[in-house]
Amino acid sequence: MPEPAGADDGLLVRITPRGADRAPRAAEGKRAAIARAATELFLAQGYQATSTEQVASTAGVSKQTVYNQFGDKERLFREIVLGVTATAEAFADALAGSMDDLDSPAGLDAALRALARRYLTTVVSPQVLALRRLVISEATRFPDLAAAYYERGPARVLAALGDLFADLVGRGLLRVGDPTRAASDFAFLLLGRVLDEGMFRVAGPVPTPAEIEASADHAVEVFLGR
Amino acid sequence: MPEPAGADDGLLVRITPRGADRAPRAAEGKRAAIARAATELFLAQGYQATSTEQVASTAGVSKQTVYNQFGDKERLFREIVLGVTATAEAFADALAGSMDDLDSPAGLDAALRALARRYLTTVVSPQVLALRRLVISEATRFPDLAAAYYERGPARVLAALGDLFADLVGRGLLRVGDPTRAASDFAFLLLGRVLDEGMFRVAGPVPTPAEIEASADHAVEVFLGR
DNA sequence: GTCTATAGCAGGATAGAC
DNA sequence: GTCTATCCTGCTATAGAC
Repeated sequence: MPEPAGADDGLLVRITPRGADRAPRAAEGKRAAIARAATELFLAQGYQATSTEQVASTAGVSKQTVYNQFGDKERLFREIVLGVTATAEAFADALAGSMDDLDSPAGLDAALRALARRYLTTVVSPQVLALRRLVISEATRFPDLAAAYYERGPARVLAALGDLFADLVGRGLLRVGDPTRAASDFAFLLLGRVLDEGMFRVAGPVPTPAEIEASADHAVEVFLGR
Repeated sequence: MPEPAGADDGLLVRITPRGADRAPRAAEGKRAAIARAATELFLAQGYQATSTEQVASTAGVSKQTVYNQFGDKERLFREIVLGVTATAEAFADALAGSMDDLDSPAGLDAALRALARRYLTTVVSPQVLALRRLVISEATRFPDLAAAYYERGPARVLAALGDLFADLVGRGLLRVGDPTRAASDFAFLLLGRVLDEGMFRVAGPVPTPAEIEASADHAVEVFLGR
């Protein structure tokens, strides 16, 4: 049976491999459309303020299809939140290998500044801040989900940074006592203020590249001992 | 008319001045009881999960009395949140005057460590973390309230710390370029990690005094340049 | 001013036709 | 598997007796 004419909910249909035997195209497309709609709505409005009916109509399906695909609202929410943390994993991997080609202590300063800019730019994005707010909002109701998010997201990135610092220490490029603690110091010197403000100033202005550069340079300067 | 026997909701009645003509004692007592119950329930469960009926029964009054006293649920919530920030004001004032008797640079290190311990102890308390979580949870629904909380709470304390640092610089006890930025650096070096973890690990273990002391000492050490 | 009772409504979840 | 129609619970807010 062909798609009804006039429907423009087929954006993600191409993800489905051609000619797959199980999981017909239409089903995968609808599941993906529901996930996209739910992600958008949860991030913008929160868990409670988003109704399953709203998710269904935004995705262009009926409410019952949402329940068929995801069971109930809570499972839909969990799948959305943990799905988004996959991007944090990719970011942590990118950080970990970002100084492989550094071979002299002289280049450390510039390399750290570049890393700081990337790190800060990622964290201050409205999407990341909205996700943090969303998870914190439901931390009382779903404590295990909040803990899982923290492990896969912020803690994973911090650990990658700690590994990177330990590697730099081993290669004689950086001198710190405890690389793990140094990573934490560096991260919050860099991110603490914007993360704090970002939680309370909803839809506030995103820092300009110039502001990000200045903040990153300042954090590196303080971290390396003024 | 005397208080009914067996009622133990009169804890805050003494706040009412004796013999006040307007605002009879009973009314003030009930209003305070409602405020206490609402504070407790909002902090523990959040805004949406707390019903006005629950507030009424916890306070020992009827639902209608809650509406008579506070108008509606939203106004009750706003009054609770902004009321709690009064304690932040007191804390900021205490910080500001905490180094008035310091007169030699040699004592700076110890004085900063003491300040750091008090600051950290206050911020990691379950009440403060719960309040942060509560305000962030409703930041999308009540953006102006979240901004007001931030101004009266965290930002006010940061500003007081900046003033203190500026004063220390003026008296030749501390050398930093920009006292405001230095205050921010110091604060997030000290608080960043526990604040971040505290948002996601609900009902997690409160740091012991020994852990707080170690964190405070470390932050001061890094801040003063290792 | 306070209580009991209730209106009015929204949202999660399901039943049954196709 | 999907859609339409519906049930039922729980919540905010109000009306009316005292």
